[in-house]
Amino acid sequence: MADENKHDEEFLHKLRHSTSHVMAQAVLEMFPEGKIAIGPPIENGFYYDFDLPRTLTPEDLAQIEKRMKEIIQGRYPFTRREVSPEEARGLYKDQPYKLELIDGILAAGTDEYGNPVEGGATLSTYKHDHFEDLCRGPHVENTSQIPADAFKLLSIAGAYWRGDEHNKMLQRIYGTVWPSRKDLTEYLEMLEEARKRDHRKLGKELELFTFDEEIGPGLPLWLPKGGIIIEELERLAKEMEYKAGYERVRTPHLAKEDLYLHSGHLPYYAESMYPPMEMEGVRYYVKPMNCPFHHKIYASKPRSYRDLPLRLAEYGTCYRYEKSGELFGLMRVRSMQMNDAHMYCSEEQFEEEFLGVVSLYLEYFRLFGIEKYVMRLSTHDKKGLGKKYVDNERLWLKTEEMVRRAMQHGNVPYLEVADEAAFYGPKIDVQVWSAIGKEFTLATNQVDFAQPGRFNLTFTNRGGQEEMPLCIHRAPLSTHERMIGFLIEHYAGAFPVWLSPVQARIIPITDRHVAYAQQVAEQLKAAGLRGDVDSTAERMQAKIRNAQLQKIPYMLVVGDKEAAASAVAVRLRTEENLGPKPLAEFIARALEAIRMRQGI
RNA sequence: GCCGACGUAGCUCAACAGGCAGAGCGGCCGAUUUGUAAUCGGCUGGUUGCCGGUUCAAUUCCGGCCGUCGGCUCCA
Repeated sequence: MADENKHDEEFLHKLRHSTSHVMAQAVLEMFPEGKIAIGPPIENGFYYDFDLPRTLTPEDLAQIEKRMKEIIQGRYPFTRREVSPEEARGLYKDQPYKLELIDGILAAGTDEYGNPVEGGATLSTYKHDHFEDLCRGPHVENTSQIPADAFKLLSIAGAYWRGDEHNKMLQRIYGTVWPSRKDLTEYLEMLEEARKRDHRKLGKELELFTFDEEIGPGLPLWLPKGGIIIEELERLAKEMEYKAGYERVRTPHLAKEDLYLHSGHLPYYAESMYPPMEMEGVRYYVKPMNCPFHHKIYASKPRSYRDLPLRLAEYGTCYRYEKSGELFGLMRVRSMQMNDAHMYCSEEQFEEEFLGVVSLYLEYFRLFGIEKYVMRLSTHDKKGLGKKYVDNERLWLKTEEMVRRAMQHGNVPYLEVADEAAFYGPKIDVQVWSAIGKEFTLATNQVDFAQPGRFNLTFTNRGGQEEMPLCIHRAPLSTHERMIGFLIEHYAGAFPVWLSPVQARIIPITDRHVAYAQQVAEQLKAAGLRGDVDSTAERMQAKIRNAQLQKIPYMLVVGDKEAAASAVAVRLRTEENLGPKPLAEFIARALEAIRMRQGI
C-alpha cells in the first residue's frame, strides 16, 4: 500500500512537471520572444515563470489552456538527452534565465532549482514536440498521458527571479493537474469548501472581528463576540501558566530608543518597527516585542540561583510594521497580543525548561484537537553570522545541540531547517496550515543566548560567582490574532462550548413564552453561562436556523410544556435533538463540557 | 515593498456598448403566535472607496491615492 502510494506520488510529480512543460510551450508559441525561467511541480499542481513582453490576462489563460489541449493530443513523447555545456549554451542562447541556470548548475553542482546534486552536475534536457527544456526530469513518457480534461490554469502571479526581491519580477502561471477529471473536480470542490471556513469570511459572519479603513490596515477591531474568545484563551493561559510556575508581569507599550539599541533589536528590526516618535528630544518606539522589558524586570534586582528558573509571562500587545502586501486577515497583522513569556535558567536547567514548554504546547494541541502540525527546529546559517544572526558560532552550535538533545530526550519528532533561526538563537517553530493551505508559524519556542549578555543579566551561582542565565522565549498560544484566526478555521466557526461567544440560544416558541425564556436566561447567567433569548417575531424554525448559522452550540426551545416543567428542549448545533431536559440537568451538562473545555 | 486583479446599500451581488443605480438578506413598522434550518405585507437604506481628468452626460473611459484579494518577498 505504502509502495503504491509512492508510485502515485511519483506519477503525480511527473504528471505535474510534464504539464508545466506543455504550458511553457503554449506560452512561448503565443510570445515567441518570451523568456522562460523555471517550472517545477508543486503540491497539487505546478507553475512556470515567464518574462513576457506584456502582462497576462485571464483571457490569455483560456487561450493557453486551449493550446495545451492540442499539444497533449499530439501524443508527443518526452525524450531525455544529456547535453554538453557548449551545446546547452547554444540551445539557450536567447534564453538568459536558462543560461544563468546552466552556469549555476556547472559552478555549484546544483540542479535548476538550486538544490545540490550528488555526483556532480550533468546537463540534461527533455523534449516533446519542438519544445526542449533544460530539465532534470523525470517526466511522463508521452503527452497523451496528461488527461486533457483534468488540468486547469488557476492564476497569474508575480514572482521574483530566483525568489530574490532584488531580482526582476516575472509572471508566474499556477496550474493544477490530476490523473482524472474526477480528481480535478474533487480538488476544486475541496478548495471551494476550504473557502467557506476561511477565517476572514467566518469572522465577518460570526461578528468576531472587523477592520476599518480609517483605523489602518492590519489593525483588527475585536467585536464583543471575538472579545469573549480572547478572554477565554487568556483564562486558559493564566491557569496553565500558573500551574507551570510562571509569574505574570505587565509592561508598557513603548520605550526609549536606547532600550532597542541595547537589546540589539533595532539594527535587525528597524524595517518592521513603526517609526519613532520624539518628545523633548527623546525618541520612543512602540514595542515590536516584549523581551527587552522582561529582561529589565529580571535585572531589577540581583538574582540568585535559587530564583531560577524565573518565568515571566505577559499577554503583551506588540506592533510590527509588516509590509502592506504581507498582511493577511488575522493571520498576519500589525497589532498583536502575544502569549509571551521569558524564562531565565541556568544551563543545567535548560533541557527541563525547554521540554516543559514543549509539553505545554502538546497539552494545548491536545485540548484543541490540533493534529496537523510540524515542529521545526530552525537553526542558523554560517553565512548569516554577523548579519542576520548574532556573531557567535560557538554558542549557536552549542545551543542548537542543546535543543536537539532536549527534543530527542523528550521523544518529540521534529524537522530541522537551516537558516530560519531568530537572530539571537535557535528555535522550535510549530508550523500549521490555514484553510486555504497557507503555511504559518503558529507558536514558537526560542533559545536566546545573546540578549542576557547584552543586558548583563546574571545570577549568583552556588559557588558565589556571577553566571549568565540562558533565556527561553515562548508563545505556545501564538498571538490572539493568529491563534483565533487559526481556531476559526480549525473549528470552521463551531467552537467548543467553552470558547463559544454565545453558548445557548433560548428560543421561545411564541411570544407568550418569552417571559419564561427570560427566566431561563437569568438562571443560565447565574450559573455563569453565556445565553441569550431570541424574542424576534419569527417562527421557531427561523430562530433555529439563525442559531444554526451562528453555530451556537445549544438551542433551548421553550414552549408550554417546558414552561410547565421548568425544562428546556435541547437541540445541539450538530442537529442532534436531546428533547426536553430539566433546566438544572442542562446546566450541569453545559458546565461539565466547559469545565473539561471539550465538546458541547 | 513588488506584480496582477478587484472595490456599487450593514451583508451577498445585479446594472447592454457612457444616458435619472437595482434585487435578496438585514434593519424598522404592522399582521401572524406557529414544536426543531427561512411566515406575510409595507417602509427604510447609496455623493457607486477617495481625489482629479475626458465628455452635453461617468458606477461605466483615463490618471493618482487608499483599501482588499491572488501570489512573490518577509514573518509570531
